[in-house]
Amino acid sequence: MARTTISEVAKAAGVSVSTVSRALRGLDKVNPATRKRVEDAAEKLHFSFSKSASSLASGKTMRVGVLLADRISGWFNSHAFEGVYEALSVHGYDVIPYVIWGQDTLDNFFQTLPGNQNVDAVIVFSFDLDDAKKQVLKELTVPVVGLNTPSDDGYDATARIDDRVSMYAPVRLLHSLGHESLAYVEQPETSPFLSTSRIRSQAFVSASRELGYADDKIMTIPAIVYTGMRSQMDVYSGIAAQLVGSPSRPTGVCVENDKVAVALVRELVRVGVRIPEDMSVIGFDDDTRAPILDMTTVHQDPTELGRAAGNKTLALMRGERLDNPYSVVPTSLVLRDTTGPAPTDD
Amino acid sequence: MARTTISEVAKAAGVSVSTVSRALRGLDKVNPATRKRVEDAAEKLHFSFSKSASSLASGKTMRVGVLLADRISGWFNSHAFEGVYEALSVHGYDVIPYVIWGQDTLDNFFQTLPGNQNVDAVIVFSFDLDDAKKQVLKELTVPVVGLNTPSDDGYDATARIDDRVSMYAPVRLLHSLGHESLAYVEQPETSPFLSTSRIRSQAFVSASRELGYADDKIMTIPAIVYTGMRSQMDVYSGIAAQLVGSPSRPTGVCVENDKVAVALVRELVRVGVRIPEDMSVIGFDDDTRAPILDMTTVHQDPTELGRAAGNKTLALMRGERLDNPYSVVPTSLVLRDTTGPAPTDD
DNA sequence: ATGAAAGCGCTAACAT
DNA sequence: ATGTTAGCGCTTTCAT
Repeated sequence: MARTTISEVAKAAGVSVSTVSRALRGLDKVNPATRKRVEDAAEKLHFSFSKSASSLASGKTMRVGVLLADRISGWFNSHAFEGVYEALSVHGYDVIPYVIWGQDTLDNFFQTLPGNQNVDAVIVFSFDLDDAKKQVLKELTVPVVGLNTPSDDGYDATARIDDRVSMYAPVRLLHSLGHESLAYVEQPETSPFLSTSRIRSQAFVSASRELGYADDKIMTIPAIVYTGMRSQMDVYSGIAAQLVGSPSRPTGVCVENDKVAVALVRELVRVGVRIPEDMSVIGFDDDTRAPILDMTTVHQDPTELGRAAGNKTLALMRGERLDNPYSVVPTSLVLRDTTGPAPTDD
Repeated sequence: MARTTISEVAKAAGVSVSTVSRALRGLDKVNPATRKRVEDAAEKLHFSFSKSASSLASGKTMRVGVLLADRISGWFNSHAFEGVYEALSVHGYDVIPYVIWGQDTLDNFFQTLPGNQNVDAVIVFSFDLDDAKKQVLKELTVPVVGLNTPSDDGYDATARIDDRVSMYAPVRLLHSLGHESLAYVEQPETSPFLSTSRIRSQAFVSASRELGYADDKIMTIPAIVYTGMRSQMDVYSGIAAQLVGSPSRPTGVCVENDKVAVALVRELVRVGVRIPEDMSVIGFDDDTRAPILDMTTVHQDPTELGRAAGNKTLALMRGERLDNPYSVVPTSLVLRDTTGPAPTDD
């Protein structure tokens, strides 16, 4: 199918190129008969618009970029991306992922995308951006919307869950179940740009304090970067060891996300810890893994978040003013079988 | 950051636009001193190329489209997409997903993408395309590569697993474990374009026959489209009922993929079937769910498949001739805890 | 090594 | 309702 241009269609239909343009884009002020002739000619010649040419001439690219702080195959990202796609693709937009692996890809992104209308908008997923980058985003002439960004600052709109509030529910549950010593486990290896890690662990600590836990009853296992040396399993057995061996003997554990929680529960069970009799574990996400282990977790819906972000983006690209640009999607605690009353001392 | 154009940079650097173009693209025949001046000017003005303008002038879009028969959030698709992205993004290509939901999106895709160089290549995931569509693909002037397509026909290159061969391993295992009656479960609700469903179930049947099973010892539970009325759980309890209630009393079950296998195992356990004492179950994929249930399954690596497809695409776009355009990535049977010897009759 | 000029295939006034 | 015209911001011969 050799590239057919609009002028060939015009010739075939016996009209001018502008008429072809109008007819094919469904604009008004085109005689129905003419339109029909044009459409037939286009069909016969297998014509389709060159997006580049349209973009160049119109100034709209019909593309939106999605900035990811982490792999697109992860549960959250793939679903959120899908939500964005659902909202935008039906309106003819291409949705292009840009995965940021490290400082170089970040710099590269900020260098090549911004200036010249290369996208009509950018959506930023769960990013922890420093002020310099935020400044760059602010200076972009296209809408910038955030999805689960740590704050609304610097974004024309955001859709997010409240990580802080969301972490209170599981801590409150553990407290009401009588657990006297708590622990929080961060995802072992994580992207430097991911914002959730930091926020959730901070929220865990403040929630615990507010509920009256002394600092020596609040343990945190941070996201040490295990430098590839150790296998996945070693990582989790290390965490399990810290949990079991800690002088504070935590019996209630919150985990940054279900992926890590599931691996941890399996490891704990392997070394003889009974869940929930000896230890209660609560995840975060309610991803596909959580129900398999009947794990208590905090439910969130990334697809919905993606749709929300996509729709806001759409409105912004149309020049509309949003009456509620910064929206928060609620999460909910899902009670399942990895939580129970604190073990009684013998 | 207002759009800066190449001519503004030219002016600022005191050179012509063509020199700017050469300098910034790292072409040869540019005086180092001149290049430096141009780069400085570009930097100061926050210049970046307009992709649309570059595309239009050069004829290369630096974009490749990925055709998906199903949601991008699924385990296979998200990982395969990631593999493609890894291979192509480092070379400056944008990777754009196109999800095909139904006949209309399919038609729309084939209508808007093809003709005018809107992408430099297209990669097709697990698609069952009719001859007409294949013909359209063939007529595309850009490379078309398949990833887990049912055949190599119509593609300039493909990377895939051999679904047929892959299905033989689990059937052989069940046979060697003494199971005398087998069953195969297709994914309940599936896309009409997904090719794997059909192929795997056919392979299951022929593998079983070759191993000597009579047709009344080979049961297949097809992908009936449960029309939204029933809940997910009802679907699986229906399947479990068919399995348990069948006159052929199958004790060895192969399932189209782990997602379905996991749900099925849980349902079977719920109704009192012991796995693997009463029934052996084998999945397909070895996705994130399989290890959680210690499920025996057929392992495949979609990310690797994606990388392979991406690299072939890259070579093709460069005009290179592949010496091995159609490659098959092996799968492997992973033995875990959902399989065991056939139950002895009492 | 650098510049001039001719498009790439469209859209968007502006005419008519 | 339709045609004319002037770009959009680049790349690419072709000169020099």
